[in-house]
Amino acid sequence: MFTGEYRHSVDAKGRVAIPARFRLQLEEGAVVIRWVDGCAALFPRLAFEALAAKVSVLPLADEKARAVSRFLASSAFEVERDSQGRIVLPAAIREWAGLAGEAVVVGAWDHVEVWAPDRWSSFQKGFDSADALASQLTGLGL
Amino acid sequence: MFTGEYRHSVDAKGRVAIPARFRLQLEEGAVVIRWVDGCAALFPRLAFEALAAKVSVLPLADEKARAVSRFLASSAFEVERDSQGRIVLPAAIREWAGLAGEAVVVGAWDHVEVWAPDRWSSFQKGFDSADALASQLTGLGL
DNA sequence: TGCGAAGTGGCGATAAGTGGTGAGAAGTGG
DNA sequence: CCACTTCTCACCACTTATCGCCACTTCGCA
Repeated sequence: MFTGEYRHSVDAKGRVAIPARFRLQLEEGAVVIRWVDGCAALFPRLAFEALAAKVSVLPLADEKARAVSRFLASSAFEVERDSQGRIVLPAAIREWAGLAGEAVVVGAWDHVEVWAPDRWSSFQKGFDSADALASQLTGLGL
Repeated sequence: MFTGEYRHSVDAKGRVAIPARFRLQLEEGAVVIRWVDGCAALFPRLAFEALAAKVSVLPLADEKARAVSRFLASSAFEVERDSQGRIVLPAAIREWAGLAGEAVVVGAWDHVEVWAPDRWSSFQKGFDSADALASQLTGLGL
């Protein structure tokens, strides 16, 4: 399970350090993919294959399904860690997520998300007042 | 499984480099074919034969089926890689997909798609707003 | 305050991608 | 049927990007 928030640099080659606490869970291989809300997601191999199994069987004749399937397939890149524990984010992913210079790496239960700092802080603004979290919780069965 | 997005040049002879990550899966031979939404598709031999098996048995009496069957058969060209890992896209395919100068090569799970850059970027426009991807996904039970 | 682990930056080796040229096969016209 | 032309394919050389490694810095902990 991935949790927590870390700030890391993104160098000119698109390399980002994976927090040490996450590495063990990504040992079997990992896949980065363009993800919702303009971030990048990093899935452990098995979790990604489960996602792919669902998406890759969508009917070819359905235009919307075809588009989603194509978008996700084109988004996914298998990545490997170098000896320093970093991965290289492909250019297409960096562009999608607006990543350059710095990145916020956050745990998201079954996967890891990588955010541009400005996008991450604007997401957090929705929770910055004292009672914001409480009001967001309503209606979620918690 | 084919995933990811790569930009490659198309030279005057119609040659396109196949991304190194795709080559192993195309070792048994490959077939290019005119494909949906104005792109070209590259299938590994086995996947193509599975497709051909489905299409070739469509009923001759059904006009629509006959048209699809004829179109696909006339679209398919067996291709081989040169020693640099490139394939030659037949002129008919290049014309269909509007390919010249540059091409975007994308993975699409069981096959590879080759797109003209302008068509590819207009396809991607459907996903560039913050919640576009999320809303597309929800309709698919994800 | 010293040690070790984690993170950052840079460099060199190697693979991937691009463009061009020449030999051979296929097609065309006399 | 032969000669010529054209196109295709295979090979070669060069450039560019990627990957793996090494060294330095910073942070946390004892």
